[in-house]
This record gives sequence, C-alpha cells and structure tokens, in this order.
Amino acid sequence: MAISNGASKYDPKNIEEKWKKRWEESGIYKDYGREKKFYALDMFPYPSGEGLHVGHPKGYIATDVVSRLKLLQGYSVLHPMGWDAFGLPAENYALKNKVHPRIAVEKNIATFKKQLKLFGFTYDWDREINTTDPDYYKWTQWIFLKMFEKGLAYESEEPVNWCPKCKTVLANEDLENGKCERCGSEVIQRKLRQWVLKMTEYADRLLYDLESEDLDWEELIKEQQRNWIGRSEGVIVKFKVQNSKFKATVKNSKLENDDEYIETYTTRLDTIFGCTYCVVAPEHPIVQKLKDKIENYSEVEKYVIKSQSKTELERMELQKEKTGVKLRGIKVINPFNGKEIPLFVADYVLGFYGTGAVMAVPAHDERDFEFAKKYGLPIVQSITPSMDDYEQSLKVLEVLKKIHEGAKKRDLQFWLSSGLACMFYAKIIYRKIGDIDIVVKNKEEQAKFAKYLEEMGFKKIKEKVFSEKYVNFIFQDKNKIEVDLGVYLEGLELGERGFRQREKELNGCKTFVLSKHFNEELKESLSHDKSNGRDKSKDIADLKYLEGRAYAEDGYLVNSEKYSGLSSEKARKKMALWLEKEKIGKKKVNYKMRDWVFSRQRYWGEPVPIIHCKKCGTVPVPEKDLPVILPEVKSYEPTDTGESPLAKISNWVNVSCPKCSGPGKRETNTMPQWAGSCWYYLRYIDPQNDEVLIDKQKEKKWMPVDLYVGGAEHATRHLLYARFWHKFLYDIGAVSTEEPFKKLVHVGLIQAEDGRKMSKRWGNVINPDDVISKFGADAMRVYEMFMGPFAQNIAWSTNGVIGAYKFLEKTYKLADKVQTGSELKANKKTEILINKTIKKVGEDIENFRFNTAVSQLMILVNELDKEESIPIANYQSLITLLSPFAPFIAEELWEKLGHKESIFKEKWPEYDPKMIKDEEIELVIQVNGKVRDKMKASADLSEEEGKKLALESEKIKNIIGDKEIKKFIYVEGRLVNIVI
RNA sequence: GCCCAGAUGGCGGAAUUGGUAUACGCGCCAGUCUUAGGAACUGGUUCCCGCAAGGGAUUGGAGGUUCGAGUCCUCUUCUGGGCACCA
Repeated sequence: MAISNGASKYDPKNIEEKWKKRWEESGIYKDYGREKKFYALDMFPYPSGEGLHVGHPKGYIATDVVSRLKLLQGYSVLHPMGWDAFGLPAENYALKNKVHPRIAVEKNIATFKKQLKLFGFTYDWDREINTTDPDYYKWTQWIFLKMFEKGLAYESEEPVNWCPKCKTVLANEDLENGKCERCGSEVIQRKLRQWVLKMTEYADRLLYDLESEDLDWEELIKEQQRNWIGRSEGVIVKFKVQNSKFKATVKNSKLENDDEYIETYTTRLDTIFGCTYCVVAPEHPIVQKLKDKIENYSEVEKYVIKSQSKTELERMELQKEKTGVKLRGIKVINPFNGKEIPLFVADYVLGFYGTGAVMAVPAHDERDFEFAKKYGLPIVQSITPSMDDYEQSLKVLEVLKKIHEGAKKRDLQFWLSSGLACMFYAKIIYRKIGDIDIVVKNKEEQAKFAKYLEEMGFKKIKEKVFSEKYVNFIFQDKNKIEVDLGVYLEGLELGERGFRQREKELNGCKTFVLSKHFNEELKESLSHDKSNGRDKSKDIADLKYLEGRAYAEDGYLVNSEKYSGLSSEKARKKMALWLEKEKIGKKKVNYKMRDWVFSRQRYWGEPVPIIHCKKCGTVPVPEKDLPVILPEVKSYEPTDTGESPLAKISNWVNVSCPKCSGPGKRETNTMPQWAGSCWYYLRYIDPQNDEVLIDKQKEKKWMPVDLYVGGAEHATRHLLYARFWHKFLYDIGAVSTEEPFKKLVHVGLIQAEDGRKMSKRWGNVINPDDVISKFGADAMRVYEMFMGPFAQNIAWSTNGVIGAYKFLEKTYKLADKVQTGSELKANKKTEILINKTIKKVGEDIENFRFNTAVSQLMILVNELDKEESIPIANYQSLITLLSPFAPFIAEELWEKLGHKESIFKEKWPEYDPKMIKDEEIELVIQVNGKVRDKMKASADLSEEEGKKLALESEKIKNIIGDKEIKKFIYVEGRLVNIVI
C-alpha cells in the first residue's frame, strides 16, 4: 500500500512554519537529562544593523547538524545562542542613526533572532544571553574584580595605541599593520592611564596547553596563537659603559659597583664574539643618563625626538632604511673578549621589547648586517655552519670507512669532491677523528690521496693550514650515496677546480639526517655540479655572509676563544652559565604578546568597577554593589581628551568611597568589546543564577565545550582572551577544566557570487530571508553544507541552492513509492547502499565532511528513485539520515509515515558491517599499469580466478599477443595488472 | 622576508593502505512535452584525433621511486591566509 496517493507537492513554506511552531511548543530542544552530554557552541554574533547575510549561518548550520546527530545518538545536547552587543560598532551605529545604543541593540537583536529562527536551529532560547544585560555584565565585572584582587588587573601609564578617529585606546590585538582594525586610521602612541590585564603571566600556560592531547584544535589556529605569544628564550647581558674619563683597560670587563652598564637582550649569546657594536632604542634611559658624556648630544637628541614623533606605522614603513646615531665619547665593553665597541641609538631597536638594547652582531643578524654595512662597521664572523661535534664526526667516519673499504675491495676510484679529499688528507695528518683511528694507514694510500688533491687543483697543501672545522654534506637515496665534504680552511689557496670525478655507487650506507641548512647547501652544491658551472662561493659556506647576507642560523663557533668549536646550542648554555657565575647576565624569557590594554574611552561598554579615592587610592567596588550599571545618558559622543564620556556625568561619577566613605570618583573607562565574550559559554550553562557566576554542579556537567565553531579571524583575540580568562577562573576555582574548548573548527567564508567579499559596498549581499522564502530553510541548510569543504572560502551560487531544493523535492516525492504492510524487501544492492550511507553520513558529520555526507545522500536518493517501490524501513533510514541537514522536511515525512513522535526522539540508525561490502565488483584489468578492460566479477574472487578471467579477455589477448608475461599483480576486489 | 594551507573538467568539488581520476551538484548540449519562453522529465557531457569502432593525453610545472602515483620523494611556479625591525 502506498503511503500517499501522489498529488502532494513539496511545499517548504508551510512545512517549515508548521514545524517551527510545534518544536517551540513541545520544547524538544531542552536538556533531556541523559547520561551522555554534548555541548555545541557557536561564536555568538555581534548584532549589527545590517542583519545576517547568507555567510553568517554556515557555522550555525554545522553545529546544528552535529547537535541533531548527537541528539539522535542519545546525548543531552546543549546548543545555545546569545548576543555580543557591547563595543564600538554598536555605538558607532547608534551615533550615526541617532538612537541610543541600547535601543539600537534591542532592535538589531530582534532582527537577528527573527532571521535565525527561520533556520529551525536546536537553540534553547531560554538560555539566551546578552552581554549588555546588567545581570550578565555583573559577572564580567565580578571577574575583573577578582583579577584586581589577584594583582592581574593593574593601572599603567605606559604609552598606548590611540585611534584618533574612534577616540579610544586599543590593544595590540586590535591593530592591523599599525592601523585601527575598525576604521583603518593610523594609530598614534599616547601616554594615558589605562587598565591592563596581566596576560603575560599566563603566556607559558597559554602556549604549552596548546600541545595538550585533549585539545582537538586545527593546527592553523594553534600556530597563529603560538606566533602571537611569540615566546623567546634568551639572556640579558650587561655591557659595561666606558667613557673617555677612564682609560679603557682591555680585559677588564668586570663590573664594579659604581660602573655604568647597559643591559642587552639576546637569544644568540653564541654569536657574542661577533658583536661589533651595541644599540639602544631612542627611548632608552641611558641616553639621558649619559647626556653629559655624549660628545654629540645635540645630534643624538635630534634623532631621538625625530624618531619619537614617528608613528608606529612610519617606523615600520621605513624599515628598509635603517638609521641611527653613534654616541660619541661612549664605548661599551664586550664582557666575553673585553673589546671596546661603539654604542649607537637607532630606532630599529624597539623600546618596549626585551631591555630596549641589543648587542649587534652583523655577521649573524640581518638587521645588524644592514646597519653595519650602511655605517661601515666591522663585520666579524663567529659562527660557521660546519659540523664538527663529536657524534657527527663519528657518523661521517662511518661513511668514510665504507668508502675506503669499498675502494680496497673493489678497487674503486672514489668520487670525491675537494672537501672530502681535504678532509682525508687532514685526517691522515691528524690520524684521528674524535677518538677513532682513521682507516687510512699506509704511506701508499697517503700518497694516493695527496695525488688526488693535486689532481683536483689544490696548488699548495701545507700541513698546518687545516683547521679542525669542516663542513660536510651528505646526500642519500636508496641506492646511492654521495658524500661531499668541505673543509673550513684558513689561508689555503684554491686552484682551478673544474674537476669532476667518477661517480660510483656505494650500497648499504646509513642514512644521516642532517640539519635543514646542510641539506639546502647540499642541493645547491649538487645543482652546481650538474651544470658544471660551479659557484666557488658556495663551497665554503662560511663566506655566505659576504654575499650580502648574514648567516643567522645555528652552527659552530669560530673566532670565539675557548668557546670555538662548540655547537651554537652548547655554546649558549655554557656561555650563559659563565655570565651567571660572573653576575653579568642572566637567563630571560620574552614574549611578543603584551599585557592586554583593557580600558576604552567610550560609552558603550561594561563600566570598570573601581572607585578612586584621594585617601584610599584605587578601591574596588564591593561585590554586593555589583553590577555597576552603565548610566542612561543623552549624549555619549567620544572625546579627544582621553577620557570616557562617562566622566561628564557627575551624579554617576561622584560616589562615596566604599572604604572610608569620603568623596570618591568612579572609574569612567569602560571595558573593551572582547570582555563579555571571554566567558559567555559558561553563562549559557546557568544563565539565571544571581548568586554565582555558574553553579559548580552544572559547570561540571557541561564543561568543557565539546565543539566550538567560528571564524578563523578570532584566533588571536577572542580565542586567546577566552583561554586566558578561563585559566584564571580555573585558578580561583570557579571552573573545573583548564581549557574551555575541546574541539575547535573554523568555518570558511561565503563570498558573493562574483567572488568578492559580501558587502553593502559592492551591492552583492544575499539575504537569507529571501533565499528561505524562495527555496526554504532546508534547501539553504543542505546547500551550505554541500557547497564545499567546510573550512574553505567558497562563493555563493544561487543555482546551487536550486540543486539542493531539487534534491529535497525528489526525496519528498519518493514518499509516493513507499510500500508498507508487505514483506517487501529492497534488493541486496540497495540494502548495501543504505548500510554504506549510514556509515558514511555518520562518520562524515563527525569529521566535518558535510559535503560528502550530502553527496552520499544524493546518491542514495537517486538510486531509490530508480526503484518501483521502496520498503518503508529503507525510506525511514533515509529520512533519519537526512534529518540533521533538513530537519523540517524530515519531520514532515516522518509524520506522513504515520509517526506521532518527533523524528528527533528516534535513534540514529546503525549499519551492519557485513552489509557494506559489495557482492559484485568491476574487475579492472591493466596491462603495464594501463586500464585495458573491465569485467564483472564476484568480490571474493581468488587470484587464480582473476588471472584466468583476465587472460580470457579478447581485448587483453590482443594486446598481449605472444609477448611474455613478466609479472602478474592481483589486488583483491579491485584489479589485475599484467606486466609484459 | 618568515610560518601555515592549497593548486584536480566550463564552475564548486569527490577519490580508504599508492590500485578504475573526474563521484555528487551546477552549467552546457540533445530529446520529450509546450503556441512560444520557462519549468519538468529522459539521455549525454575531462580534453584532443576519428563518421565510427577505437586511440592518445590529463590532477599547476620539471624530475624520481614503483608493476602501478592526484596520493610518496626532490626541485619549481602560482594562489590564499597569518606574522612582520620581537634581537
């Protein structure tokens, strides 16, 4: 019996209206109190005046698909939504449209909510939150107070980024290439009293916890956070300042009590013997301190003033051309070699990073190199890329042994490059590498090597010119080893070197994995070899910096007195120990990330809950007085004074001090836009609680967030800030997990049909309301999931939505073919396809491969469409699999099949592992790897049968002819390959 | 400059361990229906040669490993994203 009598037409509008209402009435998306929980979170939107465009819901659809799958799999699902409504855009919108921000926000939220509801998301709207609601921001303020209590929120007078157009300070995270991220204005540095959060105190934890195995985040986002945190391990080195009053006593670099010194920060202590001058930033206090001793102070002062007037942007734009001024009459002393070197002031050194002073090593730092070249300063090499540590030598020796043995046994002529020969020669003389005797023993062989060297064009070979340092390069592939060793030579004259020895294969040599640098050098030397036009300068990598570049990588020390010969890494350790022992330096970790400038001079934000009292100083508002409510005002235009517009509201500002009851003034700065979003995911769990931020039991039940979906643009701001706050809340015992978001997935943008960004400016915005009224929310949901890989940016295509619509229509029409009541079973092939689809759709949803899940559903529908009739069980499976993507149509069809309960109270179907293997396959027959014939065969065909089948084929017979079959390859269930 | 990701038909994109490249959708072409257009339905559609049977080429480019490479290795070009004087 057919379920319906045809005639019915897919009408998304009515279906969606109907189910939206029913779902709301039945409260189907509440917590079911099941044992297993799943918390799916969307990055809540900023309710702008423009409303949603089709790009916004993509992430929400994805979390909804996953939520519905989890619901069907028997989880209690929390999938909430709310509004991030404080901040500049809302305020600017309100100013422009001359409405109060509160009113504007209310209106915008209403619009957003109406739009979102069209999609039929599983949101539990009773948990809706709004960051501008006093009941919410009470707790934002509470967290701030806790931070204040722990010394993590502090006032600072340091220069900060000021946007002249937005009339507020900005955090570093709010800048884009030195410009305000909102309005694009150039940011200037201004000294203003600010509230700052000590995020750097959490830097290490923010960095290391990224590596946790529980954290299932995309590498892309993790990498961005690592870069942003920018941890570097280095040392502070004190350079004694010597002025012309004392005669510089070389070798006396020890610091006496009253000695003047500058502290430099470096991560490359190993290069210090190459330090030929020091540089301080223009704002460095030493410049003032040594005022009287600097002979050219007026010139210096001029430079300092000039560079301080530069904006951050100018300073960066001018980065190609480095400038600076030498402090005449001042010398500093390198504590390692006691050498007197000049001191410069230059703005390529940043005042705010490290110590604001650096030791300059032009040979091994590109910036110093550039500066030194411009001002004619000496460039002294102290690092060579040579490989000369003991373990490495042993490995090399092994190769040499093999080469040598090979020579003996097979009388091979070596393929040798200059370096290898030199090294052999050197070691013949020295007899040892490390502790191992070399294999060359007799005079005959020595003579042989000497001859080689001569043949290779070395004119003079003196015993003593060989240094112990040598460079070597090893290249290995499966059957061949090529060894190319170069020697660090001092004073050796090289002759004409157009040699090329015979290349011999040597089997069974070990693989050596050398540093990246060596491999690069090797490639370079090999490619030169091939073209025969050998570039001499590449042979000895030590000369690299003379080619116009500093050698800034690790290597081995030269020209470094007793440290010579050590690897960079070992040298750094050893040298740091010495520094600490001598008390002229210590280890120091630095971060690129700064503390978070947390106050804004704008109206529309959470008031900072602090009262300033002349007597008691900075006093926190007592917890019982929270929230500090943002006062209603008529005028809230920002000012240029660096003060918030709140400062003008005297009856709000003037309060009595909570401590002494004397006169006090409220803090008038507000919090930045990102404050409210730092913890909102917690409040959804317990949105009404006015006793605590979140109930502990409830927190334990739902945290952490199992799935968090949002734009990658939040990688370094919201996601870093939220992790910081969460860790703080963990420390004070408010939450039980160290990380808030277990799995993080980023959603790709939807571009306009013309490939540009969807924007009012281009007039290419597509409104979801229009799409839904034409094709229905289901079609739009299916399309957005189908359009391509989830994380990728893809252009919108209206025709694509039509395709999704047609697919749903086809599915709907299939209902006419459904048969009940009989023992009718689908044929085996269909049955297998259904089982495969169950497997694939479930797995694909879990792995965010929505596009292929939808594709698989389409394949199934196309297949079912070919059938005369469809057994009801099969159709029910199809609808259930479709339901996460297209909930409305699924619910409607479910009801049509006679069910009284919602489809979302059903169980996700399970597949039968025995039923996902095809019985019959298409056996591909290849000859020499090329497909020549295909034939039907049973899936468990044996190799013998396969061979027989293949050779019986006429086509194959023709191709093979009377040629001999050399090899026969059989891949079970797939193909046969005949090699002739 | 450094780091990360990517490049497959006309387009968006599929492709388990290396095993039939181009699934699915769009577009296009032909047919049916229609006064016409559209819609719907059916069939075709990687490119080149050929009336056809058939043959050849093909996953940005060049080399390599392999019976067999979109997938692995080496180099290279281009595109997108992040960071950018952080010593």
